[in-house]
Amino acid sequence: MAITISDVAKAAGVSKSTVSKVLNGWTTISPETTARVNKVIQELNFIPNARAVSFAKRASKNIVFLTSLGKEEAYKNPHMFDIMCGVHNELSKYNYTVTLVDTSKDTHPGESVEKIISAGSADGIIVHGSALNEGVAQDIVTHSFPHVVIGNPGFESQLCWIDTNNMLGGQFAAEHLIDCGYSNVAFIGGKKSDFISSQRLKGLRQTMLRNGKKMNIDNIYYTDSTIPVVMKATEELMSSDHAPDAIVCENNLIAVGVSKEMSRLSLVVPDDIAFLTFDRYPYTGVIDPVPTIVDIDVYDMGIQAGNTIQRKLENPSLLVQSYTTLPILIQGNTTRNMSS
Amino acid sequence: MAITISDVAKAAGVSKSTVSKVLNGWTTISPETTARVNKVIQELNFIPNARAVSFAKRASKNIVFLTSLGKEEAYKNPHMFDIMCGVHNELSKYNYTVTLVDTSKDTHPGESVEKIISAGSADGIIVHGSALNEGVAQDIVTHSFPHVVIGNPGFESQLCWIDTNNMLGGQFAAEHLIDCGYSNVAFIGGKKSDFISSQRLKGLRQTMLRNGKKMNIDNIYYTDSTIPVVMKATEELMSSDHAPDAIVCENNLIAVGVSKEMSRLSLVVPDDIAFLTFDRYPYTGVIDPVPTIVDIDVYDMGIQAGNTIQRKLENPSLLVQSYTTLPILIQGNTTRNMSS
DNA sequence: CTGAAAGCGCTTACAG
DNA sequence: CTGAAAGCGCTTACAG
Repeated sequence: MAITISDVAKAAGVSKSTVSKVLNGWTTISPETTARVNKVIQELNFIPNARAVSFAKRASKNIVFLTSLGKEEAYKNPHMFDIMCGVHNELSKYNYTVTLVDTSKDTHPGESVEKIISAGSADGIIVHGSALNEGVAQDIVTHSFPHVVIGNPGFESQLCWIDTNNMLGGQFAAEHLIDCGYSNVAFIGGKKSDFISSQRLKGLRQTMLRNGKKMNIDNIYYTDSTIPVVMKATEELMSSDHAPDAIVCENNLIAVGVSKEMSRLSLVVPDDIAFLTFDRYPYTGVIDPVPTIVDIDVYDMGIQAGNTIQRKLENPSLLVQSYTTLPILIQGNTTRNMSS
Repeated sequence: MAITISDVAKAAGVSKSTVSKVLNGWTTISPETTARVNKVIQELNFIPNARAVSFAKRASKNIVFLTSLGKEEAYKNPHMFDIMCGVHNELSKYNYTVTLVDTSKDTHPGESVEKIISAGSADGIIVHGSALNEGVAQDIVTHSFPHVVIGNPGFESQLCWIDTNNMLGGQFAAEHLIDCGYSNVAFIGGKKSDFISSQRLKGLRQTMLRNGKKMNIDNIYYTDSTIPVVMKATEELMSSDHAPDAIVCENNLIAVGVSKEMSRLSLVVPDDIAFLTFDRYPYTGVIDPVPTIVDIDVYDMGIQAGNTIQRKLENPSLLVQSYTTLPILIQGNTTRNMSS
């Protein structure tokens, strides 16, 4: 029923080999033959059977996006989809297909990866941080399976990974605030033990210090990122004798709390007090005023991951250990706009 | 290098056919042989080559999730990922793999689908509303390709689709408000021409009317769903002589505007005025107070889509034209809580 | 209950 | 520049 390479060969008066070569862009076929075969392909609307091609070429032209997926994933982690979009977009350029694989039901660490590698169902794998553990890392490394991990693994390994530089994010925040003329900057962070939060704070403090605007230790708060707690912290901060002229919020939820407290205190943003936050979320636009953001371009991280794995597949000797993307600043209405 | 069915056959002292039959659960193989073969499979850690299996079985065990994906997709449509998670979760139970395909770069409507069908790269397809057009519908129908569309197609076709009942959503909203004792209900909607918005309004009005609480026509607003416009509408509404005791917001952005205006007017929710909104988004929890919601369980729609296509694949004679999911009410703090 | 053999639809050395 | 043939690793009638 479906038309095959033999049909094309017959219609074009050549062998199957020749059709295959045309299909695969071999340069050893004469222009005339190539044209004739292509014409027949067009006419018959021939599209090679993907399963046969994979089988014969011993390659699937497929990349697995390995992640941990649960019922509430879309609400808990809106960034994941954005990363996926980037990965997909980049890989589709090179005719790779991307398949989602969930590790949350693995009965032992690495189960899914082992299956993928042994079954040969993918040529490479992109591992989202949520799916990474030492079992997975082990499997990937021992099989030298083409991969890219999204997010610093956080343990010793020979994995290839992509991440953003959070300390630099803190630095960007500081530089922007200094450029805008703020000098007494406060920080409201997540838990003190949170790695990303502490990296951001570190970059912020170092940069402020380097610019002669040492942060007051009492202007640094650690919270559980819940709105009431953040509002309380903000109130305390604003009524102290070391009240800041700008607040750096470590995440969007904190920014929501700060924004709320400001309106409760009838403080005008950014005239009375400025703030900025890290990361853009689907709800960032709902915060009032729309905040200035130091963003991680997670879509771009997806693009980079896709691009890296594609290059590795094309050139297996390519050695990339890690790739770090730069944060970007998105000017909002919660800090003075210097360009206007 | 990789171990094959021949290795297993040799090690178990049987033929390849027998190993294959064990692998595929044929009941014609003696328990003893089955056990012996399985033991060898275990020992050798044999996993069949997925590409060879697909090829031989003429089936990919893969379902394509067809959608339109752009750079800002994750921000514009947070629901899409939730649907995908549902689809993936359900299909993985039946050992189907799910592959993302983006139609946004198609040069003519249906290009991607045609490729999928001709190349045989998937056994079936789930079409997200954003990727549906008459070209796609045409291709699917003429090839009788197994499919499920998410969202009512909105045009005549023989497609199989899944959607939610938005009129019923409006009815649920009305019933909840009546149960809570509200009687003068207002509606702030999206554009008058928006199908979903008008369906919700229709269900709301009919139900209010049926309960003897006819809605005042002046309490029905159509907006562009931007916060300032919604705030203005809310102010007008609240200062009129027909001020409502409850407002139904057609979407989350409208709820944000209403919530803001209430706090500006120093009205206490839900004591002075109640409101509720449709749909849960990642940022719903950020609205203050946390709103009561009439939600579409899009994750469940994904599950249903996955389940339906799986059943169709297993039993091609199964005819399902459409499947409608019920909205659910999530009690928040913007309407009186009747259960407490 | 088991196995030999053909076949799935391509690709790719190899020969010419 | 082109083609015949082997092969990719399984599955599945069919015969026994």
